[in-house]
Amino acid sequence: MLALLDINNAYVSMERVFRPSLNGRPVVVLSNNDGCAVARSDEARALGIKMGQPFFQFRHLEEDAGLVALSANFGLYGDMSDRFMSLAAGLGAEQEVYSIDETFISLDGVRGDLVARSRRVRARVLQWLGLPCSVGIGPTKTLAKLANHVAKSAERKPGSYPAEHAQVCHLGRLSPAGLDELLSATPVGEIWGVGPRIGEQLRASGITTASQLAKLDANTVRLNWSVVLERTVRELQGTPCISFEDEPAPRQQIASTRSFGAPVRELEPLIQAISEFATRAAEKLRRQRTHAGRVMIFIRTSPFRKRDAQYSRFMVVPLRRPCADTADIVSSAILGLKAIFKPGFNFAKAGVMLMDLQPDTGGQMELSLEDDQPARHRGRLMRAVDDVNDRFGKGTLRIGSAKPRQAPQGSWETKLERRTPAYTTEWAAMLQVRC
DNA sequence: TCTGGGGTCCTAGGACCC
DNA sequence: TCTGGGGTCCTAGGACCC
Repeated sequence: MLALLDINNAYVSMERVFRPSLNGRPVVVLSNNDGCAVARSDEARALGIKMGQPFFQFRHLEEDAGLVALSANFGLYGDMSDRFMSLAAGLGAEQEVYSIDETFISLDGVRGDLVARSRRVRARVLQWLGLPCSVGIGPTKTLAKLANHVAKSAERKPGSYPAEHAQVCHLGRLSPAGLDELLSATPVGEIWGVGPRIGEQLRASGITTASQLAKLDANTVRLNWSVVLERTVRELQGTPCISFEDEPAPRQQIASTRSFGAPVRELEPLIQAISEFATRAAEKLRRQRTHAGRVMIFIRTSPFRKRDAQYSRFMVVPLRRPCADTADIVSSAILGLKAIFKPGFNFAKAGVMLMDLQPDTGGQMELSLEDDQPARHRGRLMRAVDDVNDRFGKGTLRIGSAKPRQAPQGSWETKLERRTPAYTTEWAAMLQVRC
């Protein structure tokens, strides 16, 4: 058996911990640039705000309905997530951290009443962290996900499922008929792995519920759709096809991309932006002890500005040898940028991706024909830079082509006009309690 | 006026090899 | 005149996830 624990309305709930006055009010958390909704409270959902909806379309609700819209504060969310994960780990022996607000727990070997145990963990998360979460239990990941959906809906949408499943739902202890009853009440689009496209195709074939999908023949599904959907069907039938990952698989690529706060037309600010993105990506690369073989950079205009001339190009630049060196990666990225830049466009977004990742140990030995700084010296330099930046703040030491620290805010930089304080990761932002 | 960021996996088709 | 079969690797595009 597997459990899936998931924080309800994660980002909004995390903000509410530090601002209880937000309880009961419609609240959304916005993506970078205050672009669109990435988390909604139940009250915001009730106002009709959709996941991913652009902010400008519902901005009027601030005035009309008391909506509170906040800029994303990922420093806060990451820290709260760490605390949640360590409490959730108490539910079973093994943990897979699936995303910032979700974790699978293997219940193999756990004795006793799983539902009662889950309720205790849930209560602890609520009392210690102030975060509401839901627990779904099932024999496969897809069924645990579905159970989690049932647990959430039963609590928040009375009538959608029997109330006994609220907060914690254990599919493993239902009779086949009882399980099918829940699957029949679940729209096919709610199933993990069924997105908008496949959902549309399934509905067009008359398959509208999880129960109907689970009753299809898996081999037929592979022929008519794909092996991906076949796995989903088998998982719904109780056969595990998606394995439990005890430790995270090494990343295959690392990206740092941003939409700009305002359109950018010149090369110089693009160089600044790309330098910054490449620096961030190289830092991530070193943190996970890998080297990259190639650097990809892209720039593009906004597809939403229909009247603008459109331009979108990318270029892959091989590194002379795999490395995690900020200077090498930045200069390769700028080389690529200069090759694809064309004046006369309103650029809206750019990014750097690092590819062909490999462990930073056991690299190929190189016969150095030119008098290049040996790689190990560059490695020590990068460690020193990381140490300084960890201790004195991000960007204390930076590459020359990036924006000087004291320079005025560049137009390309992200807009975060509604950012909340970093309550748990900055001394100055810590809340004070008067007794 | 204003529309996020960071990932994964699968498939089809082409180039190339013996 | 008649020109195979089996395999790998790479890339682009599509679908999905949170």
